[in-house]
Amino acid sequence: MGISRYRTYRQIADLPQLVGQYVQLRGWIADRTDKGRLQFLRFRDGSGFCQLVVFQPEVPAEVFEAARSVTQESSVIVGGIVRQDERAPGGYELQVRELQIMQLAQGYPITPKEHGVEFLLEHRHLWLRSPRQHAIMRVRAAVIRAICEFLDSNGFIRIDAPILTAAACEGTTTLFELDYFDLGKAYLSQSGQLYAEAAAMAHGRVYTLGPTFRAERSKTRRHLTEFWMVEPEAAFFDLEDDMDLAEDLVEYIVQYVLRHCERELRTLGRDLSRLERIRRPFYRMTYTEAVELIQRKGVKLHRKLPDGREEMVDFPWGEDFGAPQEEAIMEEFDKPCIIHRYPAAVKAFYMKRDPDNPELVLAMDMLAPEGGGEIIGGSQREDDYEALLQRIREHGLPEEAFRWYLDLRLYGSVPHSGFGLGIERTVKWITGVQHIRETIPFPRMLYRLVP
RNA sequence: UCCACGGUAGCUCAACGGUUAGAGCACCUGGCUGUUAACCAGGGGGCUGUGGGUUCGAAUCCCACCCGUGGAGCCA
Repeated sequence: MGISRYRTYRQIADLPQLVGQYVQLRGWIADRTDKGRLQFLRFRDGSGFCQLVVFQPEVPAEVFEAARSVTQESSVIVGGIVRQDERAPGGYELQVRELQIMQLAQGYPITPKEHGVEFLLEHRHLWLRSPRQHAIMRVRAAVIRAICEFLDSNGFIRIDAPILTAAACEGTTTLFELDYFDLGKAYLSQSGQLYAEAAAMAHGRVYTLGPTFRAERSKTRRHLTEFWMVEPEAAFFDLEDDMDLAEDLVEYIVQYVLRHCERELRTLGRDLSRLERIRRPFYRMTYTEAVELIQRKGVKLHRKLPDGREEMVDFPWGEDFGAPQEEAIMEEFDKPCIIHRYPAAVKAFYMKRDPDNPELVLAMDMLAPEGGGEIIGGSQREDDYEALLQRIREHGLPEEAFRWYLDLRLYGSVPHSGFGLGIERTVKWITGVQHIRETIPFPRMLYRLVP
């Protein structure tokens, strides 16, 4: 693809093909430094970053003066000759001949120096312009593109689930509540899965992609109150198929990002060899095997006693894994690991029991290496009407709200499976950033709703 | 929600209960033909989060509140 027919202008991304030519660019001054008669302006136009060089004898006095007076983040129209030069960051620079200031910015708060987290989050609307944030958002876009490309080309139909819902998908987690006209309370969706299951009975293979909400008062570098999830759901898939699909999808995402975002990953200082290694097959183990591994490694469980004191105990079979256990498991692996067949007691009501052991459900989680944590949670779904009804009652869920969901087991019920992949956690793992708040344009967290 | 830590210049941080609360960066002025977080010289910049208390004297000690950070639990 070349330059489009739109009345857009040449972009920094096009510079390698325009060496020696006169071009006009529109964008912003990211930073500047001057050496008397020679000035260097770091310039960005959205497509990337490049250096502008303004040398006094080569430009009219008013152009040199404009370059001298331009401030950080002022918007400009600039024209000049494209040059390839090893000394230029990125390899290309513009030898400026004309410079016109569109708007002179005053007192831009974010400098190229160090800033604290709080300050940067207060200025998220401006922070997005910084090279690192720019790179992360491009990787995020590539991750979503890879997901859609992979699923669309493998027979999955995108079906969008509602965001306003009448009841919980999983009774355990907290929901954001709001008033819905005369119908009482509505809730922001915490998962599109139940709707994906209905759609899978219509289309066979489907996926939902969109924001989900959890009103958990969790405060860690892995949590947002609003995050995006892709949830594939496929009729006739059993747990094995589900795990295969999860592996294929994650391999595709990582290799796609490597192919399309190498520059961004380098900007982020990511070790590319660690990502190149992400090829099938990944690792798999049962929950029971994982518990044995944890016990062998001597990782204890931090437990709170009724009187408020805390104690450290050997990890017992039947407990769900916390962050310390997941980290201990993933110390052993350089590729993602799927853990499957969890105790039914710690998992959601809709998961199918393991026919070989009724204490277990056919669930699976995928953990990413290098501190990536849990990026996928999925299962084969309960497809028997009576069994599902019993689970709903055991969990104390409002039966009426799940009427339509139970219907799916009355009219041509089939085995089916699916999973949810957290977009932000995946971006966090692939980019190697330390905190999930940098993987979404405007993070929503326990103590952050603005900007 | 629980545990720990923090709030001082626009930003990042110093300052034993004791002169007029300092430094680097940013900003402004001047100098420099290759800067990569340039460098050199000069300049302006403060209700020490809020309220109360202890004291001859509080940024510093005590109490409450507000705001934030890291982690736990829960989860993707």
